[in-house]
Amino acid sequence: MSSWTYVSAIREHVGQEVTLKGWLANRRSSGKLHFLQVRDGTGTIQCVMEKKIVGDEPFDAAGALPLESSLAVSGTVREDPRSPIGFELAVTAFSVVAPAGLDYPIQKKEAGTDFLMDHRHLWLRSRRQQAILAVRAEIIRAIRDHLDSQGFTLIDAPILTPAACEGTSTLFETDYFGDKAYLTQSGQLYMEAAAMAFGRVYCFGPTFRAEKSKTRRHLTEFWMVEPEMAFVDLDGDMAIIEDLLVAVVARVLDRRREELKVVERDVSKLEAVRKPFPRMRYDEAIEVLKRAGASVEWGADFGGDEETILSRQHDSPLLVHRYPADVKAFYMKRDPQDPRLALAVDVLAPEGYGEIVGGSQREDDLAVLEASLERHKLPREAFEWYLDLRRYGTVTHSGFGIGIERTVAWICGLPHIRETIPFPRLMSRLSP
RNA sequence: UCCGCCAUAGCUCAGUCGGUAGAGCAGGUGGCUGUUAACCACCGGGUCGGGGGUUCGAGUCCCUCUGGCGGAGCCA
Repeated sequence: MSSWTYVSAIREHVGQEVTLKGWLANRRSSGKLHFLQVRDGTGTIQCVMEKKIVGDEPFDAAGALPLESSLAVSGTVREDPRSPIGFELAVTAFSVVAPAGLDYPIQKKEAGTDFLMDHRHLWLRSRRQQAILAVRAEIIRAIRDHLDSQGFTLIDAPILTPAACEGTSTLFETDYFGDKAYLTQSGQLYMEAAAMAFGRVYCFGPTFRAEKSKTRRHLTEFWMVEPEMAFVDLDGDMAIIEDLLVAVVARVLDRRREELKVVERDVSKLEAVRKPFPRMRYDEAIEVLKRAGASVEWGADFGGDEETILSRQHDSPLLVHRYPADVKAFYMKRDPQDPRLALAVDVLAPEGYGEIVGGSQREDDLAVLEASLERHKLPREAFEWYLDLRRYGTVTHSGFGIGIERTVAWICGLPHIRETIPFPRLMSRLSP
């Protein structure tokens, strides 16, 4: 058998005899011709099989082979203007690795999302799902490359935690040798400790929320990158967020154009993303919303509708900062200019995608933080280690969390977050 | 937890005024030498989500349960 190659490398083998290994994605037949669409993970190529070349028996076997069977196919690579990828394979021989059953559940015609999600393990084979997950992988790689190049150290945060990090969301509880443990909802507090050791750090891992959210923006298990920087204030935090998002968008545009095309993303919307991002104080955002006719009052957090109104007004992500402290977490530092406000920032992605990043400058004063814990009715004992960070050389510091799935949804232009993760966990879905 | 919508063939759906359960795709058989979700002919395929009610008669109307979807709240 000739040498094994991948569809992605096919252009380097024009005129040569090669072997491809993959799955039968589709077949069209025309009498003594078979058009076999063979998918190998790097692409799909049409393999043209002529009866008079391969012989009756192999030809009939290929004609009867169920879709999604695994196979190896050998032939000569030739250019053909009719091919979507510019090349096809003139088959000389083929062999079945393992035939698929005749009842492959996913059809060529469209199906409902719930049905497809029940067969997520097979749905991943589709071109569109592969494109989305390839963009996801590229986004993650871009985030890590960018942070690594900016002097950040990757520090892994624990997933099992003894208590609520923020004391707000509902947590998944699990038994821990007779004690209660919870699945993490944020690695941030641990990153603050690490920032006092390494200066600039980030964690990347899964996050869990037991909220009974049934919306297009929520998962019960999602992935978050959480950078934390010592000696950085809110303005510095916003500049780092901005640079990160610019780097991510540029990377995807540079390396994943094909995939964006598959998901039919209007890339001009992504090309319009550039520094400086618009910045808006919470106070201004309230005014903008009121002028737009929204019924919001100062002091409330924004809902999905408000985020949509604000984000649609800009081409680049919008940084909304200095929220009322009462709607924000206990660890956020008060604005010295206006103690009603927290030095917090939310980043709203354009086109109505809404919040993809949340960040803040952290409270670095021991006494103020102690009072905040009390006001939020949090158990002080569980936070003693966290208070130590303010006892031993406290410094101005800031950080943020970026939601991977929401970022993927925005960059791919998807209406729902559930296709941005290989195996989504929703309130109503724990399998496959 | 609350509000709204949906549930009919393996899949996507239609089903009028309450009157014998339909189509396309998928599957099977045959045909076709350039197909692009190929096409053509023929064939098999139903607990109309469960339960109850109204009616001579319910896929259709009413009640209820279950499941799903979308949104609110909460958040990335």
